[in-house]
Parts: sequence; structure tokens; C-alpha cells
Amino acid sequence: MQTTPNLILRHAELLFTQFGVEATTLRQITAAAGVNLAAVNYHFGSKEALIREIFKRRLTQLNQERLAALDRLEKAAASRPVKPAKILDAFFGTLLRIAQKDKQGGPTFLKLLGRTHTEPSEFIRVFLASEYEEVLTRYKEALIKSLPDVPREEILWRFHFMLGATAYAIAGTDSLKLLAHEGPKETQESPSRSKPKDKDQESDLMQIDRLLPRLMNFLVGGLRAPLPEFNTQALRHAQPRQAALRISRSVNQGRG
Amino acid sequence: MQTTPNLILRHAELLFTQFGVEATTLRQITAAAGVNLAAVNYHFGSKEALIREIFKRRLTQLNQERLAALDRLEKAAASRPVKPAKILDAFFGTLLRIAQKDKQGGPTFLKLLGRTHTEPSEFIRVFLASEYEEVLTRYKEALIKSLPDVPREEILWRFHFMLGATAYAIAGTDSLKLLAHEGPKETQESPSRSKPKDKDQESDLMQIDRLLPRLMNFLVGGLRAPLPEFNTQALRHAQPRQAALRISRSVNQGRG
DNA sequence: CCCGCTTTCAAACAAATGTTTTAATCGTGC
DNA sequence: GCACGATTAAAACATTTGTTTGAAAGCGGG
Repeated sequence: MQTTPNLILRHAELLFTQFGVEATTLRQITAAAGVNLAAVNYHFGSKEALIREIFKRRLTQLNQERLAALDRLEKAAASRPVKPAKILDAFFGTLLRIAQKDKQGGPTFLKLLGRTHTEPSEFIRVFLASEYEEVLTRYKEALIKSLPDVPREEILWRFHFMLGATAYAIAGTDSLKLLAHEGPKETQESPSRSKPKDKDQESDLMQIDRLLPRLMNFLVGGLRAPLPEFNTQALRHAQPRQAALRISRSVNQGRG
Repeated sequence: MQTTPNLILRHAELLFTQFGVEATTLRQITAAAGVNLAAVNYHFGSKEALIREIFKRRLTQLNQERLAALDRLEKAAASRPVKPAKILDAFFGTLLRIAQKDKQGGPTFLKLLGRTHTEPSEFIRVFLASEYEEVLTRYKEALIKSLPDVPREEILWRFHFMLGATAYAIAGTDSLKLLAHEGPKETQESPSRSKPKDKDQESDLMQIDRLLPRLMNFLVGGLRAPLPEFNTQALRHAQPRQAALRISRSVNQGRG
């Protein structure tokens, strides 16, 4: 039998994903879970604590697996730099694989997490920051070591871009519908052999095994892209001048 | 002298950026603008209409410039395919350059827009979808023509990834602080020659001229990345089999 | 001056939010 | 059987939200 707190957690996660954390009311949650309104405050103390609880459960597991994956990579490499693609897979791949594993709520939380990165609420941001601190530090260091001739600042930016691409891909459905009216369906060239669909609520994200390689190639491509020239010039010839501006224009408009 | 509706628009945009559209109250807005609470409903009709107005103003201008930029590219190319990098610059570069131009509220709206892409509110999403429809269709077509040997579906996904990376980069400060404790400051190797700071509220995004080339190289790198092999194989040898799974694993873990 | 229209203002409105309260109910160990 | 702690239940709580109201103020033209 389902205990009341668990019912709350499960349905809260679902509704948060659907309507956003802030916009979801306790009455929605308790109604969906079939429990009394006061149950949330009784079992968790407050809505804020409930939110924290939901994110904590998933995030600590996720980030610990991420740290473990990085540990394994670095151990295997034995003081040699780890290949960037492997680092990216340890970070982003772990995320998607975890979500894929527990069909029960996995993709749901994935979507929630992607959405939350831009959540405006104050306490959520500081909470996420503390929750992410260690793993981000470790991975930043790993990437910097892995790409010794790429300026540190550039790596941080690209890490940032990659987080964005992933969060977006994950937050998924909405903006994705916005992008492609035909939606991400089976490849048109091979309409045969469609997977047996779970009746789960996330049919889009169920194709994580397709998403991951796509995302991975994109991320690696972006990470290994040639440097913007103001960066390489500033470093290699040590003459910053107006290099930034000049190159910026050349990239922007082809020919100024 | 500033008219009341303009005061409202300006401060609403600012607060929306700071606290999110949903979380910002009319009382905050009217207090900041120094006008009466009822002024919003009097001049705009409702909060929803105010939101729509704010996005409409900026978005129609942005997307029209985007369409014009694409027109120019296609005219210049004269039925030859346009280079992908130029298309990306017409889409994403136009966005950043517009924001850079009017220092007054430009970066503010940029941040707001980036954040809004994941906004859960129903009517905002459908509004944005209609507002983006034409420009997205045009650019999708252009990209597909520009990359004839990349499967259509793959292009759509990568476009999606790029949107995410950009939105994230733009939404900026929060998650960026989360990523880099040292923040995106002047390059450590050349601490001299720091720009004179406007006292504007966006010191981070003021360095758009730095952000754009960075973002551009990343996006182009991602867009032109090698295809995930289940895609190339399925197309070139027409034997889909379990290619997806096999490759997926090989990318994920190096060796299964 | 004073009329008509637009705009501002303070106050109040109903609806909805998270939380608290108080009593009823359940489940166990004595 | 019963008393006691934990849980559930219904109701009310104080706030806050967007919106509406009705009167006051501003203002331009006859």
C-alpha cells in the first residue's frame, strides 16, 4: 500500500513538471494524491520543504553517480588527461541514463530538472547551487585538464552552453512542439518496427536512447569547435588590441 | 515626460526579468513605476494583456529583422545553398545584436526572453509559438537546404539544442553564477584595460561582443558535428538493425 | 467659467494561496 | 477494553493575488 508522504511526493513531482513548481498549488497536489490538504504541512512542514525533498532525493543520487563516473574515468586514465567526450558522457550521459532506468518518474523528473534551471524562485536557486557545487567543480577541473590548449574561460562558457542545450532538450516537449510541428517522431525513412509504448505520460522522452547519441555528438562538436579568434590571438600572440571586435564582426557578417 | 503606460512597460519588463513573469505582482510593478495600482488594468486591460504587449513589442521587431536577414542571405546566395554559419548568425546573431543596440532595456529583455522559453504558463507558450511560427519555419527550411546530407530530423534536433544553448547563455546570470564561482570576468591573463562600466543593471551581459563569437563557434561546431552513427548508417547502408543501440553504448561507455 | 472626457486615486472586491487549528479517527500495546 | 500517540479530516486562518468601483483630479475647448 502507498503511504501518504509517498503519494504526495509522486504526484507533486508530476504536477511540478506539468505546471511548474511555483504555479502548482498544494490543493492540486493533495487532490491528485487523494489525501487531505493538511497532509503536506503535517508530513513535510511546508511547501518549500516538500520541494526541497523532491529535488534532494533525485539530485544527490544523480550527482553521486556523476562523481563516481568521473572517478572511474580518472582512475582508468591514470593521470593522463581524460578524453573530453568521456567526461561529457559521464556528466550528461549519466543524467539521461538514470532517467531512462526508472521508468517510474524518471523522465518526469528529468523534465522538471531541465525546467528548473531557469526557475526564478530564490530558494530553489540557492538550493540547486549548493546541490551542484561539488560535481560542477570536479567536472570543470576535469574539462580544463582534458583540454590544455583551450583557455579556461572558454571552457567554462562552453560548459555553460552545453548545460543549456541539455536542459532545453530535456525540458523538451513544449518548446520542442514549438520548434517542430511534426514533432520528434519515428524516422520517416523507416516507419516499421515501432516500440511497444508504455502508457506512461512521456512518450517523447521515452526515446532517450535516440536523444543521447544525438545530444552527445552535438555537445562534443560544440566543445571541440575552433576557438573564437580573439581568444587564440590574445593567447598565442599576446596582442589583444581590438581583435575581439574585428573577429566578432567577421563572424557576424561574413565581411564587414 | 514619461507617460504612464510607458512607465509600466519599462518597469514591468525589468521586474519580469528579475523575478519571473508569473511571480511578479501588479503591486510590485505599479509601485516601482510610481503609478497607481489600477493603472495597469486601465491602460492594458489585464496583467495578461500587459505581458503580451511587452513580448509583442520586442518579438515582432526581432523576428522581422531575422526574416530580413535571411532574405538578404538567400538573395545574395542566388539559389545556391547558404552556408550554415551565416544562417546561424542571422538567427542568433541578430538576437544578440539587437539586444546590444538599445542599451535601454535591450539586455533586460534578452534575459527575459531566454528565461521565458521554459516558462510553464499556458498562454505565454501558445503566444510565443504563434509569434515564432513563421521565423522558425523559414529558418528550418534554410538549414535543411543548407545541409543536404544531414537528415531533416537531425537538423531539427540540433536546432533545438542550439536554441537551448542560446536561451541558457542569455538567461544567464543565475545559472552562470551557479556554474562559475569566479563568474565571467575579464580574462585573467590580461587584467589590464577594463571597459568603462555603464551603471546599467546588466554588467554580465554587457559583454555581448564577447559572448557572440563564443556562442557562434560553439553552435557551428555543434551543428556541423558528425552524425550519430545510427543515423548515417540507416541512411547510407539502409540497414537500421540495432545500430542505434550499439552506437549509443559505444558513445556512452567507450567499450560496452 | 464650465462642460465633457480622460486619467488618477484610494478603497474595496472576490478568489485563491499556504498554513494553522481543532476535533475525529485509526492503530497498538498495556 | 481502553488509553495514548500518530495520522487524517474539515474548517477556518491571515495574506496576497488580479480586478473593479466610484469619486476626485486634471485638462482642453466652447
